[in-house]
Amino acid sequence: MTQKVRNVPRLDEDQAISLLKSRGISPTRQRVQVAAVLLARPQHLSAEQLLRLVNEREELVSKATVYNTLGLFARKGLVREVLVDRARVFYDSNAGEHHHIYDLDEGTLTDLDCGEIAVDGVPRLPSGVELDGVDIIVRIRRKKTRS
Amino acid sequence: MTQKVRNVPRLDEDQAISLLKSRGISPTRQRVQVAAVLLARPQHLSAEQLLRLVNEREELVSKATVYNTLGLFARKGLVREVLVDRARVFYDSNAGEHHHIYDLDEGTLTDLDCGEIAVDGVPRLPSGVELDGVDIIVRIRRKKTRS
DNA sequence: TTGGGTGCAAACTATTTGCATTCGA
DNA sequence: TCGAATGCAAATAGTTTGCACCCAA
Repeated sequence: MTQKVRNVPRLDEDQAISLLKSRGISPTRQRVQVAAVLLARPQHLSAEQLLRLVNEREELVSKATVYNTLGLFARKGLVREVLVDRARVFYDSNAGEHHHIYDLDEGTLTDLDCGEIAVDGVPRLPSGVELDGVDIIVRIRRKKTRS
Repeated sequence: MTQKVRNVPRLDEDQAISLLKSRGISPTRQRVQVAAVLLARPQHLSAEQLLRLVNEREELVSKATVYNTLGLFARKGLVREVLVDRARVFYDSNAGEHHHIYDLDEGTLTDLDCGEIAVDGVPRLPSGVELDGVDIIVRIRRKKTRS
């Protein structure tokens, strides 16, 4: 048995395809590849990380297509964009209601499920406007002896 | 009386200088200009907007210095960075505890004071780590008849 | 005087776009 | 078949950096 390089977990194609269809996204080859990696488990990936993972073994999807595809997925509600760092957008494979802890030193995101945190009073909105969503970001950093 | 072009409100220099000093920031000419505009009232400005406002009448501060200065102000806790839009960082002249409403269509930020919204349970943090802050962003958009 | 601060322009980098080609239905 | 999707490379734009000059203490 040859030494195995551990691969990224991927959904099998059929699962990925049905997830795409469930959101009305036509399942092209590249979209299926992107979805198979990103949606394989709850995770937060930047476009670039995802690009690398998808193309780990062979060049399957181009950079531009990864960006375009992620934008599409987010618009369709399949994934969620998380803006925590000016340097890059994270794509969260969990599009459901939940919030985040962002580790400033590590640059990593962790989920915070709704049981752990809750918003108290969502304000009355101006008319003609509707709620798109509420994001809560808890920022943490390494303890410092002295600031 | 000549037709007046309305100017941006600015703090007078002495006020700006003492605000800078209160945070241990040495009040150089450019920093005073930037502070005088940004801190004149509660507001949310991007670096570019601020650059334009500061240099409205005459070229007082360069672009690079505006960016560097805003970064410094944020590190010193004089202003707050607000990440809501991948396109740009907003600088909030109110560094105190409060949250935001972001209008996706307009691209505008509105304050939400702590009375109007509250976080319920801030989670226990891993040891060796401390809270940097909690951001809540309420995203709103124009009501659509059909998505 | 002298080290921090500044200005400028060039560098960087994530993301977007235009367009010819290819693909899926 | 034929419009939609893709790839590529070039364009964009916000932000950062390197470095020589300047100024306040």
